[in-house]
Amino acid sequence: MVSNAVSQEFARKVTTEGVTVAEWSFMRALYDEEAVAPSVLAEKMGMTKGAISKLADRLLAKGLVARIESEQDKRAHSLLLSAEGRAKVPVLASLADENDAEYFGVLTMDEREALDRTLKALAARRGLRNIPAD
Amino acid sequence: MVSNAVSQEFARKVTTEGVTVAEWSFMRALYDEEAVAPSVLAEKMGMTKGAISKLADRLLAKGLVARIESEQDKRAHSLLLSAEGRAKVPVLASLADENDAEYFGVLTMDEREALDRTLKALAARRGLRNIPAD
DNA sequence: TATTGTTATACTCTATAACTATA
DNA sequence: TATAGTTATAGAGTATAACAATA
Repeated sequence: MVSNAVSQEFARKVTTEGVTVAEWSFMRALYDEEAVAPSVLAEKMGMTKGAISKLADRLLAKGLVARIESEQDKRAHSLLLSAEGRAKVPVLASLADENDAEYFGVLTMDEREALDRTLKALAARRGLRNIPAD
Repeated sequence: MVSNAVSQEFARKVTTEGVTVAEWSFMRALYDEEAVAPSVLAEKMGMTKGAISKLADRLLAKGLVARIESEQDKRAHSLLLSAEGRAKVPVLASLADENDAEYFGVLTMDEREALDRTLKALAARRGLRNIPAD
């Protein structure tokens, strides 16, 4: 219930910025790097290359992502954030923070810290690493 | 990440029983009651009546849900679990328990209790009540 | 008119698998 | 052949809005 409520509300918030949650995840994954091959992104996000291809199409159409062709390998290319896309990431990140603050604000500081610690321990012990797309 | 991992794994598990997570939520919502009007179910599950209608169609086709027509109001009907559907709920519930045990089993008893307590407090303070469908 | 449900339409998310171009 | 991506197809999940039947 908690996770659903938090992410539904976040979805509503990012929509006002013209992107979906999956698109945000995609952009966030690109933010850490210069340019990334679709196949690498698929691995990083735990999605198929078909799904990445479709998401990339939409983000290219929105002008938030750009692509550069590989010169060594004519099949390959890399994806990167456009200037506009890169500028948008902190805005979306602050929506995420705001959303978290809003939801978890009803907890005491101790509760928040305990929750944070426990979830991080869980993720570490289970080796979770995929960026959630929804 | 945690929530995504848990629910993706659960989705995989229920699929082996021939239902989707949304269908499971629907069945779970019916389990507490005799027969429920689609409109009431929509309210309870936080979905539109159109979405309920579509889900109900699938569950009727699978024989897990049945409907009874209202005699007072010829527009209305109620939905209820079929015998097969009712028998399936505990099976699916045990998959959910198994899944939770599997995921949260890497936590100590203290960590699990703290997590449980905090999430329940959060849900209570935020007045969350919708059954998550995904 | 108002209400109960259904249906039409649309979009996102995602997978699988077939396909194209290149290596 | 093998690999990088794209595309075709499909189905789930869901919303909005138009609609039919009945109240």
